[in-house]
Amino acid sequence: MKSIRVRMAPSPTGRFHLGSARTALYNYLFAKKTGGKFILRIEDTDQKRYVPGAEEEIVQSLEWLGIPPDESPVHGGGYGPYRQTERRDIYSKYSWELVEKDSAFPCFCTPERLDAVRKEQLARKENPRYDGTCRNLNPVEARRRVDADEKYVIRFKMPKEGSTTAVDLLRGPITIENTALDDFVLLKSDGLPTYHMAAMIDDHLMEITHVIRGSEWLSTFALHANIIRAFGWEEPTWVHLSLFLRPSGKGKMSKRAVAEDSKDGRSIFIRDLKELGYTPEGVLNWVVLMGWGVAEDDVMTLDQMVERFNIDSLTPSPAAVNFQKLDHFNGTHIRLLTNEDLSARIKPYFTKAGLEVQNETLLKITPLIRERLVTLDDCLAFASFFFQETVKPNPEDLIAKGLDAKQSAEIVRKAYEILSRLPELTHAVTEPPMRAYVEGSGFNAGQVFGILRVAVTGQKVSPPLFESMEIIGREIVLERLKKAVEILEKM
RNA sequence: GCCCCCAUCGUCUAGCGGCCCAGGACGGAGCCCUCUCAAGGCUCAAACAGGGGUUCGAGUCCCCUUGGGGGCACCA
Repeated sequence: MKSIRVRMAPSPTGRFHLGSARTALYNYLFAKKTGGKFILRIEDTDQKRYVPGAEEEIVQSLEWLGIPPDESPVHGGGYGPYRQTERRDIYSKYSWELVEKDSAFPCFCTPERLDAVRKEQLARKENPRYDGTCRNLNPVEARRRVDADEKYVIRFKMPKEGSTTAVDLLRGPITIENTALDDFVLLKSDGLPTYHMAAMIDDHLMEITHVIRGSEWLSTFALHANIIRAFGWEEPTWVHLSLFLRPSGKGKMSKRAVAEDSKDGRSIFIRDLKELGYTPEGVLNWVVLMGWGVAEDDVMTLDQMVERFNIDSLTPSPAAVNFQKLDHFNGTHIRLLTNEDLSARIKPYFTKAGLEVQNETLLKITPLIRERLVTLDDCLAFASFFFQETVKPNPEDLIAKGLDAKQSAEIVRKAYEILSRLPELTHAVTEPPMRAYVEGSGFNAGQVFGILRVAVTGQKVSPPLFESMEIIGREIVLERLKKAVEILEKM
């Protein structure tokens, strides 16, 4: 049996987004599942739309997600080059081969004329298509004009009759009338191929067995099958993935649509997601389930995905992206990380915020905040106070609900008294006397601990009080309590 | 306009003719736990688009309607 080879073939004309990530993931999963190879090929044949840096973003995103290709422009491989502009001679050769076979023809029509024709057709409410001017040119004459350096493209000679049927793995046979297809351009006047041509040639040369791509290609699918058949090559298995819809479900996902439908902190770009504090595990788990379903146990690691993945159980219907679900998976995977791993991942956020963190302290804090994090950068909101010299509690927050400043001051003073008698403030020694105090004070735990929380951490929401005090240390805790009393006394 | 694809809770989905008065997950509601916020546990509400067939039997097969999406470039 032939070994499986799949590919992801993005063009470096835009950023690497969720759709790209999922296509890459499914390709990756299928390759790993079957012991095949996952190839990354850069389709940079459109020089006008070329975006510098786009290729780096693609490679880095795959790397970050943990689904790197086996072969690519940077990883190498035996089927290179993997950048189409570095393969330009190949395409010209094959295009002319098709001309020889009478399946393609050189066309000398100018873009201006074609444009005019299209407008006329549209005005007459006809379907815009190539009018066939050069289709039946005498081959000898055509060759002469090419040799005379006249500008030309090569077009596919689509059969005028009959229909083309090609099979999509998820949808079954799809038949399109040939009259509905056009004489598509295969080779552009700049000598570079269009996607239609380049992808088919490269897939053949790189021995791609399964083409797993977005369903925006479904409409030109028959053209692609025609090209392959004209060459007499073996067709790959076609798998057209479902499309991603904007969160509202009304229309295709795009940067703008997502911005309109969701709150801030959302992005469809993988690199942004990384910056926003999402984990590769969370993103992968989220993305893998849009277009594929498991009966239960939907929290999965990459290895489990590989194990359970089944290419023909993919869904053909479009899927609206749901960022709340991303948050859920991200939080879930954060909770699955070891303390060491999570510590290492959140450390950069503190550093970036200008806080100096000691690994040892961070390792003690991590278990306190892990189940509170949705994104990694949430660590700042929950744990910055551990690393700050002083905290600045909002005076209002130092007064517990139902109490006044005087009562609150009394509580902090009492706490200071109790805690200052203890040699060290470990959780085990601080909680019992504080609980005892609450018992006899007439105040409730929520009020007392609430005030102390604000006094010690400077914020109303924080990790558990006693554990936090232990990490902050006796000296600073007492100092902060004293400060709180001063604030309350001035109110 | 033409061509193509799709159709189960608000969303992602399980279901491949009887196991389904439809299961899971997110989100929502409620309760429990609780020093805040989370996490966790339990419970609830929530769907087979409509109409025709086929069949002893249809969410599952076929057709139509409707709805949604995509494509119609010397872009991918």
